[in-house]
Amino acid sequence: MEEVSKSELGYKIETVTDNHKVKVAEKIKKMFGHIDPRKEEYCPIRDVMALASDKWSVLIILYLGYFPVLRFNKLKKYVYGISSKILSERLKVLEADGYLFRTMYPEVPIRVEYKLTDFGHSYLLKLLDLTEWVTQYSDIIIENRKKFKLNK
Amino acid sequence: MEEVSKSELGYKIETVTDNHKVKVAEKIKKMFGHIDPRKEEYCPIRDVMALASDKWSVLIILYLGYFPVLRFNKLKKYVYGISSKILSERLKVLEADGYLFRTMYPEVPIRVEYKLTDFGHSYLLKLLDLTEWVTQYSDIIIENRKKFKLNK
DNA sequence: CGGCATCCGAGTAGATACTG
DNA sequence: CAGTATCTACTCGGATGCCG
Repeated sequence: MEEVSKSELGYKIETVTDNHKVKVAEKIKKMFGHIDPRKEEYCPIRDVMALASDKWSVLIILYLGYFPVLRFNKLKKYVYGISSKILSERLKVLEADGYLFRTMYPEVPIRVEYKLTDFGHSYLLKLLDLTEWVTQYSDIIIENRKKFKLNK
Repeated sequence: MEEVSKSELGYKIETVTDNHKVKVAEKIKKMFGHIDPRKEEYCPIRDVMALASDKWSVLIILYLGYFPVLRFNKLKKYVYGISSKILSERLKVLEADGYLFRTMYPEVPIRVEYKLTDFGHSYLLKLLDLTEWVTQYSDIIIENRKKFKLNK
């Protein structure tokens, strides 16, 4: 292992050993090493993950992990910038895939509540690890971008 | 905790306790609880993560975790369906953000190699957890989709 | 070989208006 | 309140061709 990445990018991150890398490669092989690139086979990463890891869906799931229950317009406020159209689209997809519940109360005016399923909570655990990593290192990434631009 | 999700969706997933959920909520609060939805503040999830978690980038990073070094056209073969244009775009962004190295050998014909930085390997660890989860439960998600369609 | 330039079509998303 | 409908703008990505 070429020591820490300090020499590489000017900061210190958690060390990833060669042994780690080998294990990671094995896991990846298990995941889709059997997929033949020449045939267009079914691939969960392409089919399933793209949906639940897009910009809006991530924010929706995170806010539903923050607040146990949210109504449509509350959610729209938190996920600022999203339109009604896109929000309802994403919610429908996330509901279909099993990440969240939609409960409608036929009052006047109507009330609709969204909350994560246990399946959604399970997904959130993994997603959160990733977003925490991203948040933790976002300053570094911004720095990297600047340096890269300068070298161009 | 309302027991397992068996009753909920017809299968068993790892249990997420109420205690878990509270801790998760706290983590999320730390991450972006301070962001005011009314102002359009800087948010790492929107700015940084969207880039590295898009469909193509995920596949690129995974394949570079599988094979320590890959040349442009090899990568293009593995990430089947991607065009040269998109691949070089993504590679440039991922290089700029610090996930990977690009090494050019000015031979004839030219040779260019891509490999993950240690920073990229660190990201891959988290990403892999997520993709493994998705792979593990993709059948369930496909099932959920079918059920959902039938109920419409 | 590893791209970039150009063109172009399709899908996506925003704005706005409207409804049960 | 929680959406849907419609229209438009725009981005994304695919195809092709060219070049160092």
